[in-house]
Amino acid sequence: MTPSAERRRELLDTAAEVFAAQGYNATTVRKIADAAGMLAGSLYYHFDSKESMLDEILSTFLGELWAGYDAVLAAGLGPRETIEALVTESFREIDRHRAAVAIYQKEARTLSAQPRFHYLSDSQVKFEKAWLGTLERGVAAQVFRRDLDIRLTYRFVRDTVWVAASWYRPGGQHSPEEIARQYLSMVLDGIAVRP
Amino acid sequence: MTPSAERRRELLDTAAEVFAAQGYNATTVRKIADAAGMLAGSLYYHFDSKESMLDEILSTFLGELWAGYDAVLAAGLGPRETIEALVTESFREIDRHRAAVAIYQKEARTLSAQPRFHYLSDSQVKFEKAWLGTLERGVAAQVFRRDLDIRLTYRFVRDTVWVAASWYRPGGQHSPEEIARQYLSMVLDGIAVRP
DNA sequence: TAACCTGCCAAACGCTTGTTAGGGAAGCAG
DNA sequence: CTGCTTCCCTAACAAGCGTTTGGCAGGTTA
Repeated sequence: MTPSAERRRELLDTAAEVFAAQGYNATTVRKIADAAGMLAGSLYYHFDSKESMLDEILSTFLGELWAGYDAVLAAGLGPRETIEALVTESFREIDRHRAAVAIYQKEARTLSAQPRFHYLSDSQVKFEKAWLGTLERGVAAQVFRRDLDIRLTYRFVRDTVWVAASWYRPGGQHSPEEIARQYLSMVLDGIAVRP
Repeated sequence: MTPSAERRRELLDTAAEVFAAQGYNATTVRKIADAAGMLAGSLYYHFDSKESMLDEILSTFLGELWAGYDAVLAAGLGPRETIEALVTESFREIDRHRAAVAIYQKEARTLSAQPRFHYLSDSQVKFEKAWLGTLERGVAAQVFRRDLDIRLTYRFVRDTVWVAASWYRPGGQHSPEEIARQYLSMVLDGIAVRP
């Protein structure tokens, strides 16, 4: 990686942290510059605008996310194993891109209205196709219960996985894999003791 | 209700909708005024500041939420029935205060740092005590599995319930009670078919 | 040494923000 | 009719916003 590309990534990382902590709109370029140890105007040597920083943060994250997801989906696993792999992969992404995930969670809905961020909508459609398709496959294969509303289940599963970014801290008590294991155990088998 | 109090509530409702749709910081008082059919300055006849609108929206919501929760907690139900009642009550609150819940979700973490909004932290502590306590009671009574990390379970349950505010639309396909039923079925019994 | 590129600073720009001050129309009270 | 209150408008304010411009130190190239 060239030194300038390295510096760029460094600045984007600090920007992502500030965006995640304060929200995109509440974050001023002066705050980002403070956190990076420079003045506001100096950021414009590296980036076109505040918005393009956000853009680069989100698109980089989504790129890596889909690399992982596509690998899982191409592996030809059964429905239950696919769900397990997707959840585990998701928590790994949260571990690696905590700030980006938190930003995505908070801002995606508003941003996707803008043409520049329309790829967020595309990603969400693809996302829904992957998860909902797997759940449907599981119901057809009698691996998942058929008496549950599948769209509702999808929403619950999706949301819980990703909101974890709001409380997860890398290097904490639980590894991403351990969190995935616990979460899968709850969603797949329930928290109630079986009679 | 006096006519002026009525008008006040009306304005707060439209403000809450705009806050929920665009985020608090991205919402200008001019946008709120537009939605209310008046000019920006005119809002200050009714309210001290933009912040005090937010304050009143959130504290009103939390007041009603805790009225419902306290009733449930005082009913002396068993652990499983308490969880069921709390979840159902939560979805009812989402039905009645969708905008306020969405705002709370997005802004609570940042706001609770301000002294003015410290009651958000208090509420969160009380909230955790109620849910975590009930889960612990259930584990002790062998109603809930003891092999799951209870704090992790609490976070998952809490998050999934409240993020529902981001996609729920009143008057939609599912009633709050139906959503609660489906959600409880998933969390308590799991989505996997039992062998 | 001379020319050049890189990475930042200093200072300002036009614009939007939340908020305020004064006024005026409508309705009700005396 | 007169005076008062309610509710909004007009017009402006200072502060803060994202962004631009010009320059300057230090290392690299020739």
